[in-house]
Amino acid sequence: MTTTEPGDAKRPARRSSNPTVHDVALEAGVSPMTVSRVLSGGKNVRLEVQERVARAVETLGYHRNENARSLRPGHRSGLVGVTITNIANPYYAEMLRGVEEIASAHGRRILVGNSNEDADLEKQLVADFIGRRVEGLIVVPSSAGDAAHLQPARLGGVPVVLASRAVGGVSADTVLIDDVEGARAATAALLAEGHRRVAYLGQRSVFTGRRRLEGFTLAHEALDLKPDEELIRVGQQDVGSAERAMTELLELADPPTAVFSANNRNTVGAIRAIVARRRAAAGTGADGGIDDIRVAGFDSFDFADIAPVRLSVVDHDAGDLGRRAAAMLFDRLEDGEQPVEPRILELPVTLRDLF
Amino acid sequence: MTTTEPGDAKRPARRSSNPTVHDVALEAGVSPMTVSRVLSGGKNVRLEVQERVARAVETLGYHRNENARSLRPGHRSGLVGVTITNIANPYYAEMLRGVEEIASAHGRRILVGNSNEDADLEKQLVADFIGRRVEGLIVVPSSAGDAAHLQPARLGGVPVVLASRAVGGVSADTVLIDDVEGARAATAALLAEGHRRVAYLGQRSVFTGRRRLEGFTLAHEALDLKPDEELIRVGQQDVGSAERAMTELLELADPPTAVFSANNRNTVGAIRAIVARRRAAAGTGADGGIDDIRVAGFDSFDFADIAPVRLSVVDHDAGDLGRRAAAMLFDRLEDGEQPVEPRILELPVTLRDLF
DNA sequence: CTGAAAGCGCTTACAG
DNA sequence: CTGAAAGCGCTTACAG
Repeated sequence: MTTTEPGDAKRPARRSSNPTVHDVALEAGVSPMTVSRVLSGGKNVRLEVQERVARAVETLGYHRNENARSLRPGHRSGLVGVTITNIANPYYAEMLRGVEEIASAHGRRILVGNSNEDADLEKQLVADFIGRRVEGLIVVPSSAGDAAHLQPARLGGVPVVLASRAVGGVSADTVLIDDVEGARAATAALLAEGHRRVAYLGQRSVFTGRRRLEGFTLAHEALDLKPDEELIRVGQQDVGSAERAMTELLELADPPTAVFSANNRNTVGAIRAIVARRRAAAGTGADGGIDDIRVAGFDSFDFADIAPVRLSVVDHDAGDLGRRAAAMLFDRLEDGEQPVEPRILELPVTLRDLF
Repeated sequence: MTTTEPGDAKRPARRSSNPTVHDVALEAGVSPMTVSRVLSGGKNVRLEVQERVARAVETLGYHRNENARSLRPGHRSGLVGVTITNIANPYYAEMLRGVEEIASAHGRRILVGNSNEDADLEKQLVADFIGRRVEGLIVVPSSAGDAAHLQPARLGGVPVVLASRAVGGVSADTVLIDDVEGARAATAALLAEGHRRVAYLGQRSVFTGRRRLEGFTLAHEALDLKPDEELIRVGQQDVGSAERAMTELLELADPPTAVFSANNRNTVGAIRAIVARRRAAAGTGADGGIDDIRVAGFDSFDFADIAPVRLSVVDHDAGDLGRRAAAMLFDRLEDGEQPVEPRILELPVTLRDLF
């Protein structure tokens, strides 16, 4: 008996990298085949041998290499790729959790990429994910730039579900929220209260922005009204620019008496502007009706219910959006023969008065 | 010339699965070796051949299989595993974006798992990630349960960085925020204003909760004061329970005149309770000093600056936490010979008055 | 500049 | 119940 360690005939000293089936086999005194069998449930292996292998796995800290495993024909990667325009957005974070929940329940893991609203980056992420053999993709598509990379034909058979936004020209499974109806209902509520100068704070270039502006317009048209173009402000990306836009509106000769904001950044910005104006007016005695100004906004947020204005929000469930998108994907993955036509799902929204 | 397709001697009709180097080689009329060379930059390949291969890649929609690639010795997976107690928490979402940013910059992708504050689930995620040969792990450790699975020895050489929380008994690289100092400074500010009955809303069982309570206590001790045990409320997990705890405090015979809340859920809950109380008192004329109540809380949130109370927040940069944790990890990955001792980084916090 | 051989870690038939 | 052979898709020496 020498001081050499077991297995050093074939392998150079102690390998610092991960142990393999071969190492486990050596340790347990069986063939790699038997180790593999034990790892896959132990069918047709003597109990005593199973235990020996289990002990070797434990001793060596062995973890089966999933990448090698998924290489074999018939095996899948167990991976789903998720691309989001901004993971830090609390709404998408909630959505991501919904996706993760369903993916986990189906035994899959998620690869996550932040596309930063950049179509080129999104394209790279998708290509990389396909290279890693994801079984499917869930994409919150960037609104800027070309979207040819999302064309099902370019994806080499990997199913994709678009979440939150559709993409012109790309026909793929899509989960949306009912932007048009939410915006319509919120605006209609303001009009029903008698407001006739209702401002719009939001987007026009983004998919959801267009749809929400459409709802805003529809509510007016239903009453044979036409929104004043002067009161429509688009392009605010963050709370700061939304606050400036709202301040400008409040300084108009004929200011709005109510505002519909198309997302929560715009809502928060609008409220900040109103509060600032109110504070400025507090000394002078002239408040110009600022105390009565009415706000309705798409999306909810922390604290919405104690906001210092009369506020309604169009609420919708981001987690549900994620769960539905993931469910749609697994539906495709598990149906052998899939219906060819892409499905579009519109999730309902709720208008809530928070006063 | 028959109607058979190219390559159908070896392969059964048209393979519906992904094309391989072999398929590309066939299409381009070269060997798989040459395809591989072109894919890796084209060194030592005639320009004309490079173009032929590029065209074949395009035609076939070929994506190099990264899983197969990473199998070769010397190759790495390009993957980092990230486990978070709750991905939907906006703070961790921001952190995740920081991690993704740095990982991307280093050419890595992230596998993300939600541990749901469950040590067993966390353990499974970590094991699965190691099976997928992640090069490293970033973990926001669950506070409940056993943490043996995070012990570096059990990780088979995969470096781990703990983020936001340390774990007793686990010595690994860790990035924290300066909880003690943040809580101390916030509490000290309240005491300096003359408040002598300062409540604490937070945790005691969670790592950060313990540290923040410690800061709260230190601030008192610095002035030879002792916090009143009756004013210390722990265990509120969400806004609702925090609101109830604060309501109870306000109903005490000798209520607090100020409150330090150890996280943003508790801060929001406290403010809700104060607003509710104020509304209830509005009719009666007796407000019991509710209008002067002072709040200082750990973490910021949307709208904090227009909250209807005198509020200070202990602000800290979640994105930075993520970036630092990732940077620490890549530091380990790139240093051939690593210092053995784990490093602990405490990120600074800022106390901001929002009134 | 190009290719045939070998092997990364695993598992599916196929033999015993 | 157990194992030797072959191959998943790729790339690193090694030959030409």
